[in-house]
Amino acid sequence: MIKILIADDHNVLINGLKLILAVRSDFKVIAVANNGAEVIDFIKNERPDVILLDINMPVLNGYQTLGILKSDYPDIKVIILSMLNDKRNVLNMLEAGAKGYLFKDTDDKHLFKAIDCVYNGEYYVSESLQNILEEFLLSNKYQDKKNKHLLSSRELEIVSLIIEGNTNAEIADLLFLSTRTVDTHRKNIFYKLNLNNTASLVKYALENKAFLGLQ
Amino acid sequence: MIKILIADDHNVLINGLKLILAVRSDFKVIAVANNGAEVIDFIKNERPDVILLDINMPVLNGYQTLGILKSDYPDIKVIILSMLNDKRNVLNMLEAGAKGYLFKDTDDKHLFKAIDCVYNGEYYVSESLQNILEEFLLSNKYQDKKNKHLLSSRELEIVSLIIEGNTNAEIADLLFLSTRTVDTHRKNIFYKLNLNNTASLVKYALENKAFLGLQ
DNA sequence: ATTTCAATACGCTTTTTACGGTATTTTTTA
DNA sequence: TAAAAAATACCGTAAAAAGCGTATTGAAAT
Repeated sequence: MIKILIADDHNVLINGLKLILAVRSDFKVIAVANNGAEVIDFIKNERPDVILLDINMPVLNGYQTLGILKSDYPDIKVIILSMLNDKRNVLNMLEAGAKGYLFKDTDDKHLFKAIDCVYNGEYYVSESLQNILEEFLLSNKYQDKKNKHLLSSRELEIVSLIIEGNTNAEIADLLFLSTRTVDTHRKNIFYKLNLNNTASLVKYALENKAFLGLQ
Repeated sequence: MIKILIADDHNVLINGLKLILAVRSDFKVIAVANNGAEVIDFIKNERPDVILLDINMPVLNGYQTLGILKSDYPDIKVIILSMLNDKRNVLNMLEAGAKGYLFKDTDDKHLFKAIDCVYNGEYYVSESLQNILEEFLLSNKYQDKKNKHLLSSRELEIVSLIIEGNTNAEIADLLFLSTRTVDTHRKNIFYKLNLNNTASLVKYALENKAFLGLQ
């Protein structure tokens, strides 16, 4: 009996998943959660074998939740259920300790296979993501999964204000800083993320919210 | 018997929805589609009463599909199943002719209710969106649903290049234009969308891809 | 046939961003 | 406790974007 926890803020998806998983008599959905905090709460009492984890959730998102799970409950296998097949996102989650990554084109058969695989200690990702998994397994990140945060909290604060359309002067006002300071932060953010203008920063940030720890 | 078509590129969600809807014996899912083009194809042969439509789909997205449905098959009721509770998005879809808008926090009960409502000619939106529906019903858009495109195709082309991180000079190179022309387009885009800098444009564009006709 | 709109392009000014630094203080971590 | 990282701030210059315009051409709509 494989004990499963589903974490997603989309209730229709949760209910659907429960019905799909019910087909397999050796699967048992022992709980559902609408955000990461509920996941962490639940596993204090009872341990699932596999967690199906959405990335974009309120309160505590999938990336943050995965971080906690990996440090406190390293034996629980996590499969990411994501809307994004963005390469960077897949790598981020694998590096953070996910054992599976399913894209939205997954059908029931592959979902079952993914759960079976990760339960047996193997990795499993959607077919369209196989090359990314291989790249990950060959990389050094596979060995030393040092999930240090790329951006500092101050930098994240500034990124979110940039996203909201604020100029450096406005950000400086809001945070009681000099515009030079905000400028320096912006430079450092670009350097760390290997970007070179505001447009690409906003796009990157919106597509990697969970990973960056935004919102 | 209410005939239902489900259009979503997320197979897990589709399969889940089918199982959920199977509870109601007066519902019949007569088809599923992974994109808008499949929807249009299917209804040439057979007419559903209600379509559950996702916004972000490849090939032909929900907004585009809704446009075609409204002009060619105005009697088919469309319920948007969306991940976004962004106010602007909800209004856009209502203005485009959607009769329902369900956010991801919807449970089975509300899904059933939505289908019953729109089948009987009423509007139905998730509870958290009630005020937006009211605003829509009071607005003039409710009367004259003139869905003229906000941005021209040239402007859309430029928006997508801006999103990709290109400067005006780079865009000018790519499109064989003067930077002055690109600059003018940029200004007109800002004017039309009521925005004032690149960061807010990128955010707006990424959050309104379907509506703008991007990607 | 005339008005409207889209696409093109230019002029000028100001603001903002980008990129190259340096440097001090505080906090964190090894 | 020493070293590293984060947060702060400044200096200067160049590039880019933003905010005012105007104007021509061609296509589309009325």
